[in-house]
Amino acid sequence: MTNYLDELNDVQRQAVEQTTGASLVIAGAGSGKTRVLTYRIVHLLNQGVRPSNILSLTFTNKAAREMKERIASIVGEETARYIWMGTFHSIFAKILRIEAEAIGYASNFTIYDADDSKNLIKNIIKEFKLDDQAYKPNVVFSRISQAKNNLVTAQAYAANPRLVQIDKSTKTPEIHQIYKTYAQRCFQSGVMDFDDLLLQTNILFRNKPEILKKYQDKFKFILVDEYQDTNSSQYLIIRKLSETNQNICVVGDDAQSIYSFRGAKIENILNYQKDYPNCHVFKLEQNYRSTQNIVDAANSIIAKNKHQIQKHVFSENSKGKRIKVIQAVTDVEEGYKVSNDIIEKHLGNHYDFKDFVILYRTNAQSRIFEESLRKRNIPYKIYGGLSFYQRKEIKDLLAYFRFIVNQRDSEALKRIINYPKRGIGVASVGKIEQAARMAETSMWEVITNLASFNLGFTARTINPLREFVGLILSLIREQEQNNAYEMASMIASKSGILKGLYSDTTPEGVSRYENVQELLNGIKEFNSQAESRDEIATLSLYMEDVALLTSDDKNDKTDNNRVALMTIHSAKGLEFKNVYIVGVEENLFPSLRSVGSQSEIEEERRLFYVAVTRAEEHLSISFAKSRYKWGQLYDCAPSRFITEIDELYVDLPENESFEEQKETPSYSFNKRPAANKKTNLSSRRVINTQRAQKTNPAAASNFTSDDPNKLEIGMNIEHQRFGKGFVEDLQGEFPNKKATIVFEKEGTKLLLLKFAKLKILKEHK
DNA sequence: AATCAATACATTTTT
DNA sequence: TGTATTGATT
Repeated sequence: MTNYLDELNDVQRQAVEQTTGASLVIAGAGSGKTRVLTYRIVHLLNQGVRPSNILSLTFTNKAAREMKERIASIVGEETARYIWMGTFHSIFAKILRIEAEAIGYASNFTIYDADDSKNLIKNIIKEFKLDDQAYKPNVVFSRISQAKNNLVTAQAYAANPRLVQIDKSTKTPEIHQIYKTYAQRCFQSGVMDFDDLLLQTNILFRNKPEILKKYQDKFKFILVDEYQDTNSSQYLIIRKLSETNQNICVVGDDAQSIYSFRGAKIENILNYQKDYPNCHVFKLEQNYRSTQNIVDAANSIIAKNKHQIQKHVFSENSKGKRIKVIQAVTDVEEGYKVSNDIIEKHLGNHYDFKDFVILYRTNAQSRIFEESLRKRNIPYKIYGGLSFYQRKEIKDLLAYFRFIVNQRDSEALKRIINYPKRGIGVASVGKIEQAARMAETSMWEVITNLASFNLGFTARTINPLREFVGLILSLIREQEQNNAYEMASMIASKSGILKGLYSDTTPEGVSRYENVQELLNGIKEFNSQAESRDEIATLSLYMEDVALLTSDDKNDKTDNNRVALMTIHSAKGLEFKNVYIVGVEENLFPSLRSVGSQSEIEEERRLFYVAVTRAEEHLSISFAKSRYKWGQLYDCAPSRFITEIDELYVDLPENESFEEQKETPSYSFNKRPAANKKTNLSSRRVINTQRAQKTNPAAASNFTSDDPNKLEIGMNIEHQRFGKGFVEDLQGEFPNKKATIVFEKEGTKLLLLKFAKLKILKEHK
């Protein structure tokens, strides 16, 4: 056994050794929090605590997996296996499956992701014939989600005057009805959404004291990571579970609370000492990750926030370089400059590509960096974004899996009933759905008993339906003798999905086919892992986890020496030698939606703090003075956050006046005249000359050559002459193919229109 | 019912 | 920029 206690500083060691009672570990950025958590669990095990009596909750699956691996490397796989370690969602999904009956669910419930939920809500809105201008599925969904996270059920919602009043004032008084119907439908479908996993756990614990007691006794030691980002629902689960033993250790940093949009309550950590008056408090203040300059700069930023637990994070590492601020004229130039800088450091300082990360506020910003990195042949990997499991082809296949596991899952059924195309159109599906609703049964009941429902279908509809039912029934039967992988590949081929994708030879089609193969490979691995433990892994077992996985949970065996691109949110907990925070502009970071409210600005500032503290050695911050977004060019001003850093730690570009912006952040967005769609040309319309000709003859006559490679295009944006563009990269044959078009103004490349569609060339000399 | 083109619409962050 | 939806056509 290693002398792991020697690897800890005084406070860390105290936090590890204080295993009983309530503990609060305030862990500054880079202060070795994961190490403390890991060793604390190891310490518990060394003291003879059984692994199955330890519950350790993390924020992501990845964090759980990594911690488990570290623990396994110290105490051995056999012991580590039995620790209950995972995200709130995955742990309580597991418990809910075990106890499903107690709250009227079947244990094979499937899980709706946000898209499924929104679809269902959209249908309900339509069904109720509500004004879809007032009732946006997104908004309704987030109201319901908020309610659930605050443990407000549909009944409680309708009975709550405050909530009803809010809905009245936003002209959406029927939300409580939608909520009620939504909850009913989910229940009837044998389905839970993300928030249900926590809400239903609370309901379970409230309604079934004997079950609560069972878990209170079981989980003698509870550890919670990232406590500052827990919501009320999670908070109450923890509270209840720890009631008997009171051995609860939470770790977090109020300065890094960045998930309030998801219902996280920073108060949970701020009030911990009130909740557990006898708790021990440990403050980890020494940062081992970053240079002094970076730590000091980060401190000077977070000092601007009012509400926080006092602490002094310091570093004894080398002093380090000052923060570099990179300014660019356009977003494209920003991409150029950042990749140049990466190349320079890679060649000059011999950093590996994996030592770099580009951090942005929104996923939409990734594209431009992707392009500039690709042009320079820099290997990169985008994390997050459109998750693997959110891709259409993956969701389609998973919908089959879900439906095989749970035939009441109506969102899954609707996805697959006519995919691949088998001649069952929306009209028929609508009839089936309505019949199911009238009979208060599932759509599956209806299509398996077509004779008892008079839907007026002709053979043209009945036959494909019969075939579909036959397919599903045979697959359900196959489940008994086949493991997850065998089932999955059987489904992929028997359904015709694989064939359909294989015959699609477009680049997109090829990539879809590959994605499906990758999913199948993942399942194969899932199976062989289970086999190595002498278990048989069924499809339904696989489905228990998959809904809760995100793309970076899927292990990637490709070359990992790549520059990382991700949002700041997903960078939490990570560290890199060289960090680029990009797009640090007013209205982007801090985001436009947050600039009005003090508390939201503070959250953005914490987000900036998180970004800064990812850096070990070099930190660069960049902004562009103009940016192309939503198909339009906007002027941008550098973010207030840049000037908030104490100037001791930053090198500002000389020719930029930051003082001016300090007083009046430029909101040039609104100054521009609203675009008139009839006469002005957005980027896309300019290129479609056929259309341009109709709406704006002047634009069409701007085409000056019939040689596509020398094509010059003039462009107007909002009445302003924007400059000349030329075709840089033409893909496929002309006309009707796609091209990259570059616009220049006074010699600088201003804007790149990728894959614009060139239709009809109207030449004009 | 399927297909295609036009257009409407949305962009904060994620388990 | 890209996806979802609508509408027209076959």
